[in-house]
Amino acid sequence: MPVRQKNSKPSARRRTPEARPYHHGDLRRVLIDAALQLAAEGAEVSVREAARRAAVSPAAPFRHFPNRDALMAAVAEEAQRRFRVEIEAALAEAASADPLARFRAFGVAYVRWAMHNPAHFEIISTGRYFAYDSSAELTRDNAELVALTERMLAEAASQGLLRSADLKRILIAGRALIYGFARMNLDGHFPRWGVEEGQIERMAEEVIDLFIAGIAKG
Amino acid sequence: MPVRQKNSKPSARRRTPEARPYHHGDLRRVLIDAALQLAAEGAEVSVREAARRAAVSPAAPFRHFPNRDALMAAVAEEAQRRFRVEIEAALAEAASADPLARFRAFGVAYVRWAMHNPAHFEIISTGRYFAYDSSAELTRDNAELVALTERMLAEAASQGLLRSADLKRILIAGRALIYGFARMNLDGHFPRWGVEEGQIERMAEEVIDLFIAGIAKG
DNA sequence: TCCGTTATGTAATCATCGATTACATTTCGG
DNA sequence: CCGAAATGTAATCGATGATTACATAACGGA
Repeated sequence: MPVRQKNSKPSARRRTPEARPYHHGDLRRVLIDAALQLAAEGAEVSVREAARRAAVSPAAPFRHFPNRDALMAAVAEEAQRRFRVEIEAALAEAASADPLARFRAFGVAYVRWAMHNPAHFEIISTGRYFAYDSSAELTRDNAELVALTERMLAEAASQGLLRSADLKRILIAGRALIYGFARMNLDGHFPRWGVEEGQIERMAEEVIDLFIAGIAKG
Repeated sequence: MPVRQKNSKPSARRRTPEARPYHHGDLRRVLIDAALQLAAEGAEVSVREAARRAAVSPAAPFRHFPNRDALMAAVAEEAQRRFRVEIEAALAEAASADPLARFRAFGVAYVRWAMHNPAHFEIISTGRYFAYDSSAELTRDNAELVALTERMLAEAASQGLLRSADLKRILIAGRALIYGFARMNLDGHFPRWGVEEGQIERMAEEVIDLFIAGIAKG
């Protein structure tokens, strides 16, 4: 139980560093971070536990989120943002490569992040919190990633690298392959390949290469 | 609230049809069915609601399942059994076709069942209840489906239908593709293609055909 | 047939959780 | 300086998973 500091005057204008003010600095942000951390620890995210970690009453979070789903949507938004940042960083390194090599780099980075942030990836990918605020950054960031792969494949097509011209089908298959590979690993459908040792990433590379070989000309 | 029939003697040896006996016929079975139905209705499965539907006290289920996860594992087992039955029925119809055509039929049946039984597929696929009883029929049925696809691909290879000899990689990619396609649909990552109209199945066929074309020789 | 053991169901109770309501405190703009 | 708005708290509700003590029925041997 947190010790309430009552020794300083409650109405002190300048709060001394050790006195906790009645109002939290940015509770909303702290709650999201706490929830992200909870998920990362493998615990299931409860509003109360997030409040506990923020040293705040169980009802306080509801001043910032109408309900638990709204908090989870905010968590998903932040996770999706981080996901996108990492993917784009990986693609920036491969910026000069040909479109199919970039697609490969995309897929590997995708799987890599998912395996290193399984709970966050789960929150993003189940789509349970997509619906809550359809105009959110969450949707935008996700759409941007999809558009990214779409552009790579379109570029590959325009350079005559692809056998088939049916981009829509190729895009869907590619997304399904990468998504499925990541989720099957997280859902325990594959042997527990080492994450740290990079075995999963190597396997991801091989699978993506197989796919690319299947759609590439020649 | 269910009306307790107290008019018949409590100790009647032959229970009249309208008198409910103290002991349920096969509560375990009824609870599993109730849970399956709850999931199918889109509701979240709670032990209490299952008990309610079985017209039994909230504590009764715990005589048959040590905890909620054990009930869910039993539900998963039944769902997996039904899944396997349907897949094998679909494959029986295509028994005379060549291996790659059978693989295609497998994938389409897979997606079809997943789209028609989204909640049951979710329970099976998340793997949250796989761990509970690792020796269960659940694991066996799932392994059998994997072995099925493995055999089809091996046969295709032995008939010289495949470009690459790396069966392991092809198997993983194929599974990831089909699993990913099904899950992405259920998770809302694709437009809501009509289920009844067969649009998803048609799309599944196209995607699987793309994959087959990628691994097939010539 | 009787009786005791075991299987199965009930009642009562607990802790946890999401959520709401009334109230308290702080902040901030006019 | 003051009142409204923002933000936090206390108390409480209903639902849920789970446990414990107890009640009842089923079953099998003497």
